Amino acid sequence: MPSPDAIKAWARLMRVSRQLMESAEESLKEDGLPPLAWYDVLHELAEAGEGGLRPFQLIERTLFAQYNVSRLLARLEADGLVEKLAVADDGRGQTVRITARGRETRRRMWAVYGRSIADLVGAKLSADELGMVSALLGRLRHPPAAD
Amino acid sequence: MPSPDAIKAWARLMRVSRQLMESAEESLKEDGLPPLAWYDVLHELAEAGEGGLRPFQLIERTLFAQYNVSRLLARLEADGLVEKLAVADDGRGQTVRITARGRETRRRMWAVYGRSIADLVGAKLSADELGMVSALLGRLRHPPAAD
DNA sequence: TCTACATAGATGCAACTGCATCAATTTGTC
DNA sequence: GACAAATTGATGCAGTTGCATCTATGTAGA
Repeated sequence: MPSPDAIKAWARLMRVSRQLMESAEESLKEDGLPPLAWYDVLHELAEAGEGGLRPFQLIERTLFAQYNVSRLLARLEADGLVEKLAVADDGRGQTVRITARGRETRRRMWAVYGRSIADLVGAKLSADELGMVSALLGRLRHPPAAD
Repeated sequence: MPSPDAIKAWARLMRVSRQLMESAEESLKEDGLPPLAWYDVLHELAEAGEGGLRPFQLIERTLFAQYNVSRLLARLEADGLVEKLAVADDGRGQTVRITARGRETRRRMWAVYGRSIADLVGAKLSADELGMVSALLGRLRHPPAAD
């Protein structure tokens, strides 16, 4: 039902993304660093700054499942990488803020993760080709984006 | 350390592939069908024909971890979708062959999975663009391939 | 205000994954 | 042939994920 072209593109997408992700994950593990999911959260929180983020905002940004974020934050808090603050105008919620220790961990993770990205993607394609990949994949998003 | 272009392409690759995979997985679940991993194995076994495949060959083809394949095959066997045969010239090993029931399940999965691929990828990009995606992603593989 | 409903986040339980290791067999070397 | 090393596949255990559900708080309508 899908064209052979579509099947091939799909297969490549699934295989290559899994392979690259596992490779990056492995590099982090070799250096005794936490998994990629932790980086995603620390990254979002670092960008958010002192104001922090509500868990549901993290869910929107990372696309992780709600229960996953809930437990991931519990682990990050247990490791002292983030702190949870009650939020004034909503008794249900909380604000999550990255700690100094969290920023330090993120920095050390980026040293390894960034190198993986550079090696696995940056070194394999030209700037033009990288732009083309971004643009094409952007059109597969939901909702699609062309930038 | 990686260029902004590389970071963006990486981020798109990770997000889009996860999003599409989850979408396809969800469609299967909605129809009461097994997860994608089952399809991958049934697909390889169907292509292999009557001769079947050794588990380690499945590992090479699917890139799943050894323990994962071992347990996945146990579940497939429990469901009667594959059968395990002792192999004559290697007392350690076994040959795994797809059953008629397995072929039927694969067929029903493809009806849903194929539609996902057509909708999520085939309908979003032209044939040329699909070819470009395949070619670019192929260069990210290890080892790289240009086809 | 009282009630129904929506939203934020946590959690018990079952299934699955990753890791390390195991047993069984084969292969290579002397 | 005997023994070390490699290969094939399975499995115990701990950690994680997915699902469903729960509690607590907020919002809207009569």
